[in-house]
Amino acid sequence: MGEQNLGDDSLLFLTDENLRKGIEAMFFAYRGFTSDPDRILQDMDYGRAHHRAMHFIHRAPGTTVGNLLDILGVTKQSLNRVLRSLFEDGLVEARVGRKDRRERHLYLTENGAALERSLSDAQRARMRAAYRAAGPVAVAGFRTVLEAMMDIEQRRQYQALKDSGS
Amino acid sequence: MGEQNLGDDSLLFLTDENLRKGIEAMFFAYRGFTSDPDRILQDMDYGRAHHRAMHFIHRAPGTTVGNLLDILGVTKQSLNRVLRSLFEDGLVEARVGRKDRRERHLYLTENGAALERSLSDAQRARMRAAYRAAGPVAVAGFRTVLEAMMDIEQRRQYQALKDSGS
DNA sequence: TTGGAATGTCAACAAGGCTGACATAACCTG
DNA sequence: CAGGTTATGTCAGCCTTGTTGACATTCCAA
Repeated sequence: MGEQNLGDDSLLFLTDENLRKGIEAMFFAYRGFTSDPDRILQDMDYGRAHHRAMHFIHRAPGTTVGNLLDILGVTKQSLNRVLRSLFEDGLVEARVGRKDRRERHLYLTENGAALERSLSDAQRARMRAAYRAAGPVAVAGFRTVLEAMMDIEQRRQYQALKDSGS
Repeated sequence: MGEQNLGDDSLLFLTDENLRKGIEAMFFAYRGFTSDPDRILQDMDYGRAHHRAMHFIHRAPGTTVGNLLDILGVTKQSLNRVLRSLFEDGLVEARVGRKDRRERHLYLTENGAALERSLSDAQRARMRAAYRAAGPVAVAGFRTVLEAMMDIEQRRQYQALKDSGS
């Protein structure tokens, strides 16, 4: 498995040791990444799944249930449980599609937008601090490696969102 | 770290838009990151929690239960459920501490090491492909940003492991 | 008009978190 | 030595969030 069989050390960054560091960095960093919104949500009746749904509804207002299913990669039963509670609490609303009336287009209500904002503010604050500490070159590398780590399908979803910038 | 707050647009990488891209990249990449081991484990009676335990026991053979609790950040009840099944299936063994006989020192058995290796091979293969595609500069930035994203306590854990390289 | 697509819903289950309470053994300190 | 603390294990119960399978409704499109 050890990848360093060259004359020079140009592939030295591919050692198992370095790969392992990357794996552990992902593990610990993801914990930090989710911890702030988790902390905010733990008192309410919501969890990480609600956060994710609201995030992507915020990102792509009017998205359909099916589209959200693709992005989140869960079953419709799982998503539906989450959406139902968001409907009931008036954080998300569904409008019947005009063109195709089977589709439900999802939007955040004012309250939903407010909660989403508070979660996203917390998450962005951490990300901003990390970016600032690391600098622009590191940030570019960060995103490059993450993109390369995605499955093709996930990368497609990511790119589609990425290029629809606000 | 890279603190460039100059007069011009050197802080353009800190826009909300760029932070959002980083957040979404973390989400999609983490899915990819865990998917290969998850796929291997789904047929067995194990899950991601077993993988994590075996990973860190492999990394630090002889580690104690308490130490593992700190690293994984879960409750002892949760960890114990995982460890019990690993003991029963002969993948992990616990040896009573010589100095302090209350402590249990954890080791992978041969079978445990074999399973850990197959999981870690799969995960490393993805990481290696991503590293290779991104290049050494990007990889350095990747790790820098992830480290900056961790909580202090998590970063401490990470550093301690990092510097005990094989 | 009929098949398939988009959605919702019910029921049951599993993994893996959590809390609280209690037990045991071993260490340590006065 | 007694008593308090530490490290670990365990029982019971709960929650979130994922899963499958089955079935109903509505509606588009050929």
